[in-house]
Order: sequence, then C-alpha cells, then structure tokens
Amino acid sequence: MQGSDSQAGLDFVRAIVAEDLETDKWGGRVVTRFPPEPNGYLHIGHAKSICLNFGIAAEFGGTCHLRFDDTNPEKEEQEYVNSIIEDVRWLGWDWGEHLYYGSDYFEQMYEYAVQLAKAGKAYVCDLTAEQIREYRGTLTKRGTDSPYRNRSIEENLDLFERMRKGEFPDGSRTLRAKIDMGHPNLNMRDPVMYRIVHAEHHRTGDKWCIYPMYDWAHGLEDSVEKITHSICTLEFENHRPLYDWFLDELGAYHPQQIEFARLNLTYTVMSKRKLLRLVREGCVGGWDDPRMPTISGMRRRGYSPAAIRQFCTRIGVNKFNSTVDMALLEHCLREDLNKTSPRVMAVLRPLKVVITNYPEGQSEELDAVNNPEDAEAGTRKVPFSRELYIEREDFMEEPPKKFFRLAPGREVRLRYAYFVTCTNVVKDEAGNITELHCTYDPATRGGDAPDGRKVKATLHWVSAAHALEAEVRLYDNLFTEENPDEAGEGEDFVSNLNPNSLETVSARVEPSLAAAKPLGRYQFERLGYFCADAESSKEKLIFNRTVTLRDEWVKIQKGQTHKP
RNA sequence: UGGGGAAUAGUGUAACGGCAGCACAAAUGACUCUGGAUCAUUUAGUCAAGGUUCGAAUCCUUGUUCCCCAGCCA
Repeated sequence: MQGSDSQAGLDFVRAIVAEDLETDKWGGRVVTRFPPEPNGYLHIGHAKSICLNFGIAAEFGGTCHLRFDDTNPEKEEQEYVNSIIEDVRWLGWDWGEHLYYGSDYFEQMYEYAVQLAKAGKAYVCDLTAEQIREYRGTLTKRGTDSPYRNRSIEENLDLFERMRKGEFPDGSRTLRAKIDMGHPNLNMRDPVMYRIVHAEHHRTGDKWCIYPMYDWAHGLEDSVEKITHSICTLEFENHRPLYDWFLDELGAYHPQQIEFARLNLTYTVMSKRKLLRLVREGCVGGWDDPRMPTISGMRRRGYSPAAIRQFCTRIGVNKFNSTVDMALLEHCLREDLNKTSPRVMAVLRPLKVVITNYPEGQSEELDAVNNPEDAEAGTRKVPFSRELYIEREDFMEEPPKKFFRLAPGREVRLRYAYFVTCTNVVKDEAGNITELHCTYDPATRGGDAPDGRKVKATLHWVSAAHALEAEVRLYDNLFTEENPDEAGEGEDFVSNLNPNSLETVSARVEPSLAAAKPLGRYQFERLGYFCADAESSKEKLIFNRTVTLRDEWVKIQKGQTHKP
C-alpha cells in the first residue's frame, strides 16, 4: 500500500475506493448511492454528497443508486421525491435503472427482523418512549435491562406479528435489538428497530403500521443493493458498530461505510430543519427562493450545474468540520458564467441622457459582441437614438479622485456606440438630477476614435425609445453574519436575517431580451450575471441577479470612505 | 479515565519520513471598448511540549482545543 502511488492527490474516500479496486476487495465493483429522505428539498450540502457518490461511480467505472430513504411516513411527501429527482438530474447525474425506495424493502426487512427474533437477538418491548429513555442511562451511566428483555422467542414472534397486524396502538410496543444495555456507545443499548405508527405512507399507503427505524433500515438497504461503499456524514460514525452488528448477526452482505464531513457555508444555514423554518415562517418565498441554498433556489437564482459541480470538487472531502467561504462558491459561479453567458446591456437605475447633436427622430443599429470569451457567440444589433438611459451611478457632478465615469465636461465611451461628452446637467426644483445633456462625436461610431484619443471609461446604456421595462431582483446574502447561528442572548439564526437580501428595481433592458426564456442566463455588462426568473414572460420580464461582477470601483470607494 | 472522531496561511485543501504546494480571499502592478476577463507579483500556515531520526506536518509520548452521541427522526 505504501508503495502505491495510485492514491496520490485523491481525497481520502477516493483513496479507499482506489485501494479496494487494487486489492480486488469487491471483485472490481464500485457501487455507491445517494440516499436522501424525502422530507425536504435538496441543498448545496446535498450537492457535495451527490457529486461525491455519483462522481466516484463515474470515475471508477461503477454505478450510483438514487434511493429514497422513506421510512418515516409522518414527514415524507411525494412533492419532495419529485423535487429531489429533478434536482439530481439537473445537476447532471444519471442513475440509469437504479432508482430505489427503502419502502420497497419493507417486507424483506420484516423477514430479517423475524430472523433476528428467532435467533433470540430481538425482542418486543412494552416500555413507553419515556421509559426507554430512562432505561437507556446516560453518557456516563450504563443503562438498565428492560423488564421485557427476556421474553421467550415464541412470545416475541407472536407479539411482533400482531404488531404488524395492527393489534396495538401507536407507541405501545417496539421491537428492539438485544445487544448490551451497558455498552459505552449509546446506539448499542438495545436500539429500537420498529415502532408502531398508523400513518399513511406516500408509497405503501396503509399496508404497514410498523415502520423500521433508520438504524435498522439503512444498513439493510445498502446491503440489499450490494453497495460497496456506503458514504455518509460524520454523525453516523457512532452508528457504524450497530450496522456492523446487524449485518453480522444476519450474515448479510456487508458494505463498507465511510464517513465524511458535511458542508458548511458562510452567510447561510444548511439544515433542512432551519430551511423548513425559513419557508414556514415566510422569511423567504419558498424552497426555491433564489436566496435559499437549496438546489432549486440556486437554479432559480441562475447558478449553473457546472458551477455547482466545480465547487463541489474544489472544496474537497475531509473528516473534520469546516466552513467554506461563500466567495469560493461565487468564484466558481463567475468562472463558469463568464465563459457561457451572453452579454447584454441593461440599466438598473436609469438616468436619461439626451444627445443634443444627434438628429431627432433618427435611430441606428450598432454591432455588439455577444461574448468576448466565446468567438462562436457572434454579434447582435443594438439600437441607438437621441435619448438614452445610463446608470445613475455612472455620473457624478463632482467626481472624486479615481472616478473615471461621466462628469460635467468629461468624455466617455458608450459601449459599442460613440464617445459622448457631458455638456449640461438638468435638475428639478429639489436639486435632483433628472437628465443629462451630452454631445456625441459621429467619428467615433462603433466605439473607437480615428484620431486615437482615449477615454478612461466605457458605459453601458440603452436607447430610451427601444428599451424594455423589466423587474430586476437584486439579491444579497440571506444573513448578515458569516455564521448565522451566532446570535445574541435568547435569539437564534432568524435574528441574523439580512433585511436587504432582496431589492427590487424597475430597469430598462435592451430589446433583444424580449426573447429571454425563463431561467436563461445573461451577463448584464458591467453589473453582473442575471437570470430570467422562472415566472418571467414577454408580458412581464423579470430578472434575478445571480451574482455581481467583481467590482474594483466598489473597493476603491470603500478605501476612500475608510481613510478620508 | 463514558464512547467515537478530528486539528496544515484569513478560508478550503495537498504533501503517505526527504524543498510545506495549490485554490479562494486580501494587496500591488500590467493590460483592457465591461473598473469584467486575463497576466505578473506580494502577504500569510503545520494546535502545544517533549521524544525517535541525518532528516518529522507525517512516527512515538503527554497535553490542549473542537465536533458527534442520551428520538419510538434521519
């Protein structure tokens, strides 16, 4: 093993898989699985697990199963199943024929339980939930045997069968593994295998009124599917001895479990419980709110599957808890979007500009490059006329040092159009700037001066008469704190919600955007990446800001205000 | 002395007894019809203390800190 370099550069999970392949531990097979519980929407943390499991299968010539771990009818819904299937597929992964449901194995699990009971390794217990907790002991104190622990095998078999038949009310009895109430690992103190719940299951309906506990079900699901590497998160490390015990007692196929650290990201929360709360309390518009770290939210925000996949490989895999900087996610996003997004011009906060020496009623079409990063993307026409809109923040009446954009008397370039010089500032009675008057230099058509003179800034713009109105939603971090859980006394993460995480503006966009399809991604030049909202239409254009462009000017401004 | 896991720049990771490397972030400069992109440069790290060794992030000892476990949730 030491001599082998096949593991160099691999993360520790892949290193194990590579070594197992080398030693032929599984007869050349690599079978992984992504086993979500359909009780919520998938988030970026799940993407890490999805990319790990499907990625390993793809890299090592194996297969990866998508399996719903649906053993708790009270929390699971078909809606979640549907969203999970959509999200995994959207991320670009394919499970082929291997779509499974834990509930499909209920009968087999039941038979396995009977086998254990027959071996005297499981018993029906009449203790209440509260009593079970008391009998379990504590972290430092051993537990006490249940008074029902030594029932006869016949009685256990009879009672368990009657549990299944529905003869007993919810919570009245459980089937427990007979292990060791003095075990230092609490999971080994006669864990519950089945509980009685008369609830309708989203797939099995009312066929069952006893449901397997996760610890009992999960290992069996992996075993039945002949998984080779059961990759899960750190908190299940303590459960591994229990899975081992079950599988060994049963003499069943035994996958290898490998635990890795779940993903944490700055400025957001990552547990289904907390995300559910944000949805239920109306802090966001729903599971797919573009501010949510859910896959569906990120999709609606304008993230590309490639960006998310790239992020998942960049963060690596490890066994210790860490918090990844949101900036890395945004870096991966920009990296992909820069290469793939067509550029367009849009003005978020319009300031009217009149080109006083441009003939009234005249207009022309100018050529604009669709994507300077992609020659194949070609060019398009953008209309130019006497009245335009530019970005309000691209003009300053009294420009500070290093402000290169438009100012009185200053010449700048309108992208792909002309050089213009500001000649007059029009204000209303309150002194607010309402309009700018400029002159243009006809010789600079297309954006270059034949005399070779330079300008320090290039501005984006739209023609007032041709521009389309659009609602643009400017998103920012959902939370103001890097770690939202760090809240004051008596408060929790909700108190760290960013009140400015969404600002809606009425923008003017170039006419080509009339063809924008829902979820279509664009770069609004000089502003950022934007995506047509899922509900955007020709009648009402809506764009979501995915992420801003990196902005040197913002940094300069910050520097100027910090050191006056 | 309950059990289990883990510690490498600000952040995320690599190095498998042999020059502590990469990326993000930050900073500086070049270039630019996006203050974008791109390119170059810089800042910054082995939890601590001992030990083994020619040589230790890596092996050993002791300690410190952090995470997980007391659901009939997963």
